[in-house]
This record gives sequence, structure tokens and C-alpha cells, in this order.
Amino acid sequence: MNAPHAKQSLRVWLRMLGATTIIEKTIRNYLKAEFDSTLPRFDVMSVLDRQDGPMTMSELSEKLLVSNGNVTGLVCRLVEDGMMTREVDPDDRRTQRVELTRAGRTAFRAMAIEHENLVDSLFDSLSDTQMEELLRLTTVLNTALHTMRKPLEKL
Amino acid sequence: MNAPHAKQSLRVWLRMLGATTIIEKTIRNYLKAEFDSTLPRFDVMSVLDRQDGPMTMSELSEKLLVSNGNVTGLVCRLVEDGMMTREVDPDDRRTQRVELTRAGRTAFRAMAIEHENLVDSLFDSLSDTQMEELLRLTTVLNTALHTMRKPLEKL
DNA sequence: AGCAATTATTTTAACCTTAAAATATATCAT
DNA sequence: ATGATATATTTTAAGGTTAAAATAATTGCT
Repeated sequence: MNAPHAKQSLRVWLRMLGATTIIEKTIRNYLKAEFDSTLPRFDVMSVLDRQDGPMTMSELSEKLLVSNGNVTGLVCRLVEDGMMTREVDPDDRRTQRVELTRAGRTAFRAMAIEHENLVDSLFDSLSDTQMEELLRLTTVLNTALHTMRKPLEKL
Repeated sequence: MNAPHAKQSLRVWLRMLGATTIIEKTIRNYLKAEFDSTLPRFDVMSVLDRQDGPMTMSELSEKLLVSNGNVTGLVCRLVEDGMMTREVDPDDRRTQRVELTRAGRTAFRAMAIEHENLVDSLFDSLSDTQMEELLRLTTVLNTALHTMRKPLEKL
């Protein structure tokens, strides 16, 4: 689409990575300190909370962009914690149907509110206009990266 | 600095996180496929390459924003791979002095070039103007996050 | 000198992550 | 029905990550 950005893109990338790294670490520490939980668990619960009925392991791993084996471990721990249930689908015994328990949904909603407040505070240095610009730019980038990714998956 | 961005910041954060996640995964896959290496190893070598003389484990972990224990493992593997040397500082036998080997420096430079080309291609969807905007915004954000972090470290 | 406090690093236990191999079940062609 | 193929998931091995405990060496106080 463009002439090469040369060294500019490396500089942009390192700034972006630096910011997301700090924000992510802050969120992880917060979830650990306040809820004795983790970001990957939060992400699993987030996907499940948006869902009406149960979900399969594969659907979960696709939504989260992580491997199947990874989901297996996360779900095991969340089930142990009483946040989720997992049961074999009677119609296809290869498939697991997982969903949040009532306690899981309640716990997630509480975390989600504070998570959002934390994120708000971390972006406090940007004005509303800057936030809009950043949203536009990251949306363009995201869309391009996703359409770039699709063909790669075919391999 | 501002009125609350409300839900806007969560949306911005998720877009930013989405983009960096895909870019990072792409880089990891690339380093694995082309150089049989990893991003954390690349980061260690990158810090060391910018350095003239040897460095201590603590300096390394500060630069990389990771724990001491983490650096221990990474350095062990890089030493095994012949990319680095590690020796006890004769003046303070608690301290390790680590640096790249010649092979390590050569390997890193080769990786760095292709890494930069890959990053360039991943940002291809943004125009030069958009890249400048993105650089400005992420710089503001980064600076604020770092100055936010300083006081937290004191605790 | 000798003991307490500090500093640099490693070890440990737990968790996250992946790719590849293994397991179990379902589907399909004959 | 049977055997091959495909699908859903788990297991395994290797690495990355952290906080906290353990080691080891230095510094400082008296």
C-alpha cells in the first residue's frame, strides 16, 4: 500500500510493544492482587460470559487465539476453582461442553468492572481526541493484520 | 488530565492488544522457523548487542523488565547455544559478567535485519502520516505509563 | 575480627504456552 | 458392517514467566 516506512516501523512497534507490555503487567498484577486470578483465566471467562449457552473447547481456543492444549489446562483450573462446569456432549462424545457457573459469572462481572476502571486510568494521559485517533489507527492495523492472517492459515 | 474516557479506553485497549498479539505471534513463529530461536532470546541478545562491554544479570533483567530468575534461565540456554559467555566478576564474586560471543553478535545482526523487514511488512497497511501519528500517540502513552510506574516501584 | 544487614544470583513451585504425539469418537465409502 | 479417514480433545516435552525461598558474597558497625 505504501513506500517502505524504513526504520520508522521498528520504532513504532517498540513503542507499541512497550506500552502494551506495561499495561498487561499492570493488569496481571492487579488481577493477582485483588482476585487471586490471572489474565488468561480472565480471558476465558470473558469469552464465556459473552456466550449464552455452553461452548466447546475448540470454539474457546479459536476465540482466544491459543492452542487446544492450552485451553485444556486453563479450563481444568477454572473447574477446580468452581468457576466453570465441563461435561461431555451426549450427542458427540468427543466434544466437551463448558460454561460458567453462577459463581463464575458473578466473579467475572466483578472483575470486569474493576478491570475496565484500571484500563481507563492507564489511558488517562490521552485526550478524547487522541483516543479516537488511536482507535482509528489500531482498527486499521488490526483489520489489515487479520486479513493478512487468513491466507496464512491455509498453509 | 481528562474527563473519563468511559468505555472508549477498553475498546482502544482491546484493539491495541489484538494488534500486538498478532504481531508478536508472527514474530515468534518467524524466529522459530527461520532461526530456531525465540523472542525472549532475541530480546536478550538485542540488549547485549547495544552494549559495549559485559553486563550483569541484574542490569539485564532491568533492561528487559523481567525477573532475575527469568534471566538466569534465558542466559543458561544462550550460553549452551554458544551465543553468550558468562563469567564471575573477580572483583565481586556475587556478580556474573555476561556478553555476546562473536558468533552471538553475528547471529543477532542477521536476525535483526530480517526482524526489521518483517515488522516493516506488518505495518504496511498504515501510511507514513499514520505511522507518525501512531508514533506520537504511543510515545505519549509510553511516557505517561513510565512516569506512572516509577512511584509504584517505591512501594 | 565478627556479626548483622544488604546485595546478586539461583532455585523452586506454579502457571502459561506451544507443537506434536496419543487417544477416543464419529463419519464415510464400499 | 468394516476399515480408512477425519475430528475433538488430552497428554507430553520443552520453554517462558513470576514470586518467594535459598545461597553466596560483600559491606558496615562496633
